[in-house]
Amino acid sequence: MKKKDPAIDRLFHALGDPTRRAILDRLGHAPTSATRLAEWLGVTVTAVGQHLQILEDAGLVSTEKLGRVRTCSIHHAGFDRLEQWIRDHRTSWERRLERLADLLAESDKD
Amino acid sequence: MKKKDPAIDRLFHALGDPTRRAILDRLGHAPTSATRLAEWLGVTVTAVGQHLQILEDAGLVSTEKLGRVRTCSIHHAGFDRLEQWIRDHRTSWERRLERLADLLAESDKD
DNA sequence: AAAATACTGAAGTATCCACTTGACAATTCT
DNA sequence: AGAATTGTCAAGTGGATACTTCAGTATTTT
Repeated sequence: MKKKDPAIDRLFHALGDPTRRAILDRLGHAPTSATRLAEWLGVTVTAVGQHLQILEDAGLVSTEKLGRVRTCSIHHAGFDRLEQWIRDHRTSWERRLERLADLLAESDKD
Repeated sequence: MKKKDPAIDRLFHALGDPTRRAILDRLGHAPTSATRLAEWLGVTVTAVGQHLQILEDAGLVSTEKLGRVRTCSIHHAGFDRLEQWIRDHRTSWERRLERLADLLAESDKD
């Protein structure tokens, strides 16, 4: 039953947390450092680091360390994958609705 | 900082679990009863009931009880909201990229 | 009416996960 | 060089959560 897709797992798990979505909101506006994110969110830098790891693994954020400061920005890949997932599932039930419509049309003939 | 949106919270939380996404996969193919889902997933009917509650609250699934059997099917609202969320965030960072491009073009003039 | 089916509700458990603290490493500032 | 800044690592804690079992209700079947 389980066609396990670790990438999708990581993606949805990453998006499942409000704090991480808040980070995405912020980064969508402009790239920032981990410390700034921490101050803004009201949590420790350590916590932010952990979130960033997860977001990066999910392909939603990319980070680069210059000197001692790690700058984070939005990354496309994750959003693309998410959009693809929706498209797949949407077409899935849309096809089902079509079949249903066909069946109804069929039964009208009786 | 927190512009809390409970609907989005519920939505992403619902999608964050692999079992619940498996349920969506299955329902995308065809509507089913709770018991069938439980057999297919290899968990208790109780567990399925709990998942269904969450999926329903998120607007991803709708259920209807006829007699003693509860039939579940995909519901559009959740997917629509999800798609809207992506659109919002995509335009957000796309606008940023435009500004960045403008800045680069600007600095070329120096 | 009795037995089987399909689900619901309460309560417990075990695991996961977001967050912390405290110690450390690396870089920049004075 | 010394102090401040920025981030990383290891380990621990509390609360959420995905399950379970057990007991019960409503519906269908025989």
